[in-house]
Amino acid sequence: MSTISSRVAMAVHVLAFLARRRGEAVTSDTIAGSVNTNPVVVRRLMGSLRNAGLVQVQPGARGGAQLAREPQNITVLDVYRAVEEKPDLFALHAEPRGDCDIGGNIRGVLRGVFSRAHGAMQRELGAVTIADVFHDVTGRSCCGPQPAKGECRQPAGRPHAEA
Amino acid sequence: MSTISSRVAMAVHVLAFLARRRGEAVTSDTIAGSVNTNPVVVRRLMGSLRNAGLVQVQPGARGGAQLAREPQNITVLDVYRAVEEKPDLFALHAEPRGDCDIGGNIRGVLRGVFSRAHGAMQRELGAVTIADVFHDVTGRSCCGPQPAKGECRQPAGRPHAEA
DNA sequence: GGATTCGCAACTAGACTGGTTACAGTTCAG
DNA sequence: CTGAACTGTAACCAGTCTAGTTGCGAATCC
Repeated sequence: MSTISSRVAMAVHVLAFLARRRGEAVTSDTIAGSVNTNPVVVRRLMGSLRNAGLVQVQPGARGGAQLAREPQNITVLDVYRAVEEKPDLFALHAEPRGDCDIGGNIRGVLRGVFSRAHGAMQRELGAVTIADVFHDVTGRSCCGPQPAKGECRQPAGRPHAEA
Repeated sequence: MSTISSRVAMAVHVLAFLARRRGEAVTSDTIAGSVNTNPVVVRRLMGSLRNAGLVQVQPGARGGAQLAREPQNITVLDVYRAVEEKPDLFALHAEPRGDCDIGGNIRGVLRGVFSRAHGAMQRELGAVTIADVFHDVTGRSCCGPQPAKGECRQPAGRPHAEA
């Protein structure tokens, strides 16, 4: 049942959005509009991304956030680590009781198995960059022509392709 | 923060314990004693493992659970799928708003990325069997000499090696 | 028939998530 | 220098998940 929180998905969305508005300072209000959430939620995310060195944020009037690195130098693994900072993916159960030889070292063994699984997952996330995501989403290269400032809406008529 | 629940860890412990008591029907009370939890928690787990065809459970007096397959034919992936039946590891955020081209297909793209990561993790879990775990925990082969019935406590004096 | 055991429903406390309001601090424009 | 536009953060909330616990009916064996 338990899933990894949607913070990772939201954060990737945020960074892809910032990649699209390269060079501008984008407000949490604007971003929240695209991600369809509350500006405070975006600012909370932005705090984690800032701590991880993925974005720069400027407070005050005309402030906002922008990418701190090239989109091709930010992987989804970076994002995962920035916003989901737990060291272990799998929880272990309580310390086994008694002197049974199963309980004696089961947690050590499981730690190894789970760590390898977590590592394999992270390796896959590390192979995808924000530039990749941007390209797959828009069909455009990440460094292509910038849209006119503020222009985000499509010419209308193109229905969204949803998987 | 969110982790995969300790059900997977507990279930692997349970199956390793059953591997040790091959051929016997072990009660939820006995298992709970080793795993250090409540018998009802064990029975809940056992329900999932039974549905997945990993154990056989007999109700009534002198009942209990035993493995339904050879330990080398049960992988940790089987256990994961049995007790943690969510289809997706990563949660997606709410449907993006507006006609922004980022929001248009971000969820489809993320679904692909996350699905590959989840697949890599499962591949790793599928490479480890209960027999492997049993061997790594006890230092003995899974089909080695059975301990005397009920004997689980060590001669005492051997401190637990804890990773 | 009585003892043993599972299956399951119901309830609990604790944690986490995402949303919301509120407010202090920072920055810029005029 | 004042006001508007921002961020940062604390506080609170409802919803969900987790693991534990109690209680009881049903199955099974002696």
